[in-house]
This record gives sequence, C-alpha cells and structure tokens, in this order.
Amino acid sequence: MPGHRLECMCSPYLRLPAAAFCATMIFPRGGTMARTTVKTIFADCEQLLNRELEVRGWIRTQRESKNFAFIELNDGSCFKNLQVVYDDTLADFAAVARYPLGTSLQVTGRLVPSPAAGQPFELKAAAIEAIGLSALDYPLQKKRHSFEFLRTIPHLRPRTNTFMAVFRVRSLVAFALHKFFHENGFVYVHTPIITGSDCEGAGQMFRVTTLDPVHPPLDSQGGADFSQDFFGRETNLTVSGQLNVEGFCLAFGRVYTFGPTFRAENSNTQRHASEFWMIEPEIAFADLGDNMRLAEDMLKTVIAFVLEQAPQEMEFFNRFIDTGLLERLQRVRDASFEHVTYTRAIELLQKADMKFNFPPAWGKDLQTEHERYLSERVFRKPVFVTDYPKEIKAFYMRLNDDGRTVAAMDLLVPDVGEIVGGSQREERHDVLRGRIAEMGLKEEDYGWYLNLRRFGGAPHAGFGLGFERAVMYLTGMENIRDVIPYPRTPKSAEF
RNA sequence: UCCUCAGUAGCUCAAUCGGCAGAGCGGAUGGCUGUUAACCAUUAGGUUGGGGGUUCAAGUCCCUCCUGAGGAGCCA
Repeated sequence: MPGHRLECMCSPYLRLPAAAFCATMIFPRGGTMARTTVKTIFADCEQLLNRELEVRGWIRTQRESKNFAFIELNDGSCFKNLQVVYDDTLADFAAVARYPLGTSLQVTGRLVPSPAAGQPFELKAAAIEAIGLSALDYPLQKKRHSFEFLRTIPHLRPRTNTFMAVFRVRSLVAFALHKFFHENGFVYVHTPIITGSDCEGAGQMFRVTTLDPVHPPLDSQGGADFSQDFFGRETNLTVSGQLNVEGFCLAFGRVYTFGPTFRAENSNTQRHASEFWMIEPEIAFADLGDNMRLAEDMLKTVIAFVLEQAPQEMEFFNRFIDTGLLERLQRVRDASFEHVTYTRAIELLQKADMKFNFPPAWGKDLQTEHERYLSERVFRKPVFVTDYPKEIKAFYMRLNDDGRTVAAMDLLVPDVGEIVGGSQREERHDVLRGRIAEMGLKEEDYGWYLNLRRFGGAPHAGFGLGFERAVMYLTGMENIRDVIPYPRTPKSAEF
C-alpha cells in the first residue's frame, strides 16, 4: 500500500532547518540559498539561467515516464506554473513521481532552457522534498471542474487557475480603489459594523444580540427586552456606512468607507450575497454631476490599473471565462459613460421594439429587464440613469426643483446590472424633515443626521459601489459566489 | 419568498416505453527516454440526495423534505 510509504515521508517538514524558514520566506538575504519565487524566476529568467535555485510550492499536475517526470509547480507568487523536470538519477525518483497533486514541495535545482515547446525554461531538479504530502483523495483533478463543485471546497479552490486569478484580481481591485481615493485626497473612514440604528431603510438586517435566544428577558409588551441587551438597545449589522460617513464628509470634505455590509434578504441570485463589501465615497461642496464624474473616474482608473497589473490573469479571463472581456474593458476605460434621465429612459423603453414582462411606466422602478435593455441594447456601455421619482428613492436624496424627482443616479453596466447607486444628499434641513415625515419615518431616529444640516451643512453627494459587482465586471465571472473567498448566501454559511 | 430545472462512482455525465446501473477523467497496478488536462494496457470503485407511496418490477411514475442552479422580486 503506497499510502504507508507516503505517510512516512511527511516528516521532512521537521527536517528543514529553522533558519531556512526565517531567512527565506519573506526576506531572502544574499549568501545563503533562499527561496526564489516563480514570479521572480519569470521576471529575471535571464540572470537566473543556469543558477542553482530553491523553490517551494504546490504540485498542480505531474506527468511521469519511466525514467523522467515533470511537475507543474505553483507557489502562488504569480499566475504561471514553473515546470520542474527530474529523472531517475534522483534517489527517490519513484516516490516523488507518486506524490499526489496538491503536495507542497521544496525543490532545489538548476534553471535551464527547456528543450521542448511550451515553456522557455524549466527547473532541473537536484533534490525534491515533500513539505506536506497531499492525501490521495485531494479533490482537485487534472481536469476542468464545475464552479458549482468548487463552491463546495472554497478552501481549496484558490489552487485552481480561475480562482487564483479571481482572488488576485479582487485584491488588486481593492488596492486600486484605495490608491485612487488616496491620490485624490480622500480620507478613509471606518464606519461601524454594529449599528444601533434599526431604520437604515435598506431592507432586512441581521440582529446582533447576546440575549438568551430561548428565554430572553421580556418587556411589558411580551417581546424581547432589548434594554437588557449588551448595548442596552436593539442592534444590527450595518447595511450601509453612508449615514455615518456623512458626518466625516462634513469635516474632511472627501471621505470614503470600504468595508463589509450585511443584508438579511432572502435573495437567491447570481448578484446577491448576504455579506459583501461596499465602497462609499462622499464628497462635500459637490452636486450630482461631480458625483458621477467621481464614479466614472474611479471605475476607469481601477480598470486601467488591473489591466496593467494583472495581464496574465486578465488574458486568462478573456480566453476561458468571457471572450471579449479585454476589448470591452478597454473600450469602457477609453470612452465616456452615457447619461440619461429616468424620464427619458422610460420614453426609450416605451418606444422599444421589444416586449417587456413589466411595461415601463413613469413612477415605477426600472425592472432588471429594463436595465439590461438600456445598458446592453441601447447604449452598450455603462450608463448613468438620473433623476428618479422621489417616491421610489431614499428619503435623504436631494429633491429636485420640479418637486417630483430626486438627484439620484444609478450606474448600469452591461451583464452585471447596477454597480453603483448614489445621489446628491438633501442638505436643506426643512426639506429633509419634510421628506422624513412624508416617507413615514420617525424624526427622532434621525436627530443626529438632521443636525448635520443645522451645524454648517453643505451640498454633498456620494454613492455606493458594490465591490463584488465591480470584481465580476472586471473578471467576467457571472456568479457573485465565485468572487468571494467564502461566500455567505441564504442557507449557506459553511466554512 | 415565487417560478423553472436538476441531484446517478471522487469529478463530468449517459442509462430509449417502468425491465441486468454504464462511460470518460481521477485512483491503484504495469508499460513508455521530453511531457504540456501526456499516452497505452489492466483493475477497483454504487443504499441512483433523504423519507414515504404505486407496481410483479422504480434511477425512471406520485407525494414530501433537503440541497444546488437559472430566472423574478429586493438591491450593491
């Protein structure tokens, strides 16, 4: 039984000198043999050719013949694998050839030009040691897996091409956003994740409580007495940092939040998750036009950054996930976005040579089919829809002079849908009070928010960008569950 | 939450009218001196998502529950 033999080999991990770990993992120093990353090898292959190197990574795939074999080694430093070649001059040739996929290895050898097509160079191994053997039931095989199956092993899927690319791009998108805001003078504000406001108006919230779920203390009405709860009141996970960040906007002028957001809605779609990340910039002394320019600049900058920083990953998406992705992104990066008012959009929809399940009508919200028609058929690029009827938008959006619409904007992009939603905020104290009353909300819940309009208020505007939707748009991935490391959706929070 | 579809070997999928549950890949074993999801041969591997029902006989038909996917709503 080969399993026995393999298990005995697990110990090389312990044989590694401790100094090798410290010296090589992150801060390689000259003089001693240090771990070289695959990224470095590809970047500096000319200098490294015919040099002795040490690499550590995981077996992606292995091919063996009688007297020689190949390993595709990936160490996570870049998208590409390093081809390792070894032959039966290696003492434990037969054993190494049986290392299961997923095994982590330390390989030392010489970087040589590859005699065969497919890779310019390869590592001719002088020694191969298993750091951590993989078991024989490693679920990832030398074949294509369905995304659906890979969702059942989220802890292993970053070892696949697609997910390694997705999550590197996700990281880059996050960095690009911070970089964009930082370079434009924005202050990054951490708004609370636990909120005492139970009336943010953005749908169902997750309750945060330490009360006994079976026998909570009861109030006079017979309901749970939240005055005895941890915070002395009812608390929930945030659905948006916007209201909180507005206070900081009216101090710093330009601010943004970037953090997790929670919605307890029973949404079962490709574009919804219960836990997702949102970016919410807020700018003072600004109107809706400034707001839209900011959103457009931001998206274009992020697109340009990712195309530049992750060319291999983007090429991979373009080939295997969404042909036409690169062309589309380049076009969006270089062209200006469209603008259309809600009123005009309704007219366009009513004139459309297409039958909608929901007939478009002024005063009704745009349906998904309407948004798709506008972004994919009429404009074929990102389009801002502005100035919605006040009845279908939030209370804090600034009332336009017509008294019927508010200064709101949604940015619709082909295939992904609404990616940005924002507005100019109502800065007039009396108008805001009126809107709160009109929408049936309780003024006492918004006292501090109203006060921002009493203490040196200013016109200001902001928007929310669904971070995962941006990642989807940039990668061509169609399901939000495949751009979140451990996605949380209704009936699904394993891992 | 509603509508539709699906669940068969570790994975991807077949199985005609209700009539012996199969293939490829992966695994194991053997072969092969430059592979590229290597290739060739042999072989093991199944409570057909759970429960109930109809029938001589159920992967297949009915009921129910669970899970997943797509669409809708809600939204980012």
